[in-house]
Amino acid sequence: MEDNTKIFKALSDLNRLRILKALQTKTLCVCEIKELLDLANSTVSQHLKILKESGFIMEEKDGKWVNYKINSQPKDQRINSILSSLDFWIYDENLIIDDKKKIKKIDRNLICGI
Amino acid sequence: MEDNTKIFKALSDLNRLRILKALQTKTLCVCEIKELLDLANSTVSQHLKILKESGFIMEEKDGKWVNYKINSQPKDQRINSILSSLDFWIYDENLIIDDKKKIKKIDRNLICGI
DNA sequence: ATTATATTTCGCTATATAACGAAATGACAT
DNA sequence: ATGTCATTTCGTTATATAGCGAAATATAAT
Repeated sequence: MEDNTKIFKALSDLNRLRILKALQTKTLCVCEIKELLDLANSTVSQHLKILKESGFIMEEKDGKWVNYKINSQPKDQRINSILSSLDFWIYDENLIIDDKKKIKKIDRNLICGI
Repeated sequence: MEDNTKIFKALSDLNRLRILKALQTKTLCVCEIKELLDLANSTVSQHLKILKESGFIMEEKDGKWVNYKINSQPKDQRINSILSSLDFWIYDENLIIDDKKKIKKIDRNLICGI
């Protein structure tokens, strides 16, 4: 039996909610998310691990990049419910609205590895 | 704007999930819940405060007792969704199944104030 | 092979949370 | 008003979590 609290713990951190909402707009790599949230790479990587292991997101290797995206086939029906109406479960607070604007301007080739 | 993480934080602790599921069966006071979870009164009181302030439960004063019950009119639609299909959102893990058996035997007048 | 870049893992620190017991509060009964 | 019992608040401690930078790993390019 999976830990009953696991999926709620995954959603208990604002930065992870921001990541989920950002991934709703488009697939992102670690350093793009680092840029968006202004956190260390290692911190972003940890958050992504938690979201992945709880079933909210999936990764796709692409050469040296690792692309993260919303999990399209979650096994857990609760996650399916949340992901399919993410705007109901996670409000578009100001920070998240700003993130959406920022995402459009982020170009992986410009910001990563400078 | 309410804190986006608040309702998920409230659900991030197994003892609080046990309380919610127990209240599904019947209204309970602090010392009944204390007996069920085997925690200190003060700890139970803290958990109830968190569940109340996030909107999941409500209290009803009855003399020296304070009865806690599932919130029948939650303002937050997310809470409404969760409460109206609580068995979907919170699995009946062994501990919770045992709790349900225990609840039936708990008599406030026998266990409180000995 | 070596270098460069993206990511992850590791060790550490700071903050948040859960738990307790003791003291304070509220409500009824005497 | 005093005592009793249920509950809450407070102060403290232990554990969990978020954050960082440095080191390790993985892949691509030279």
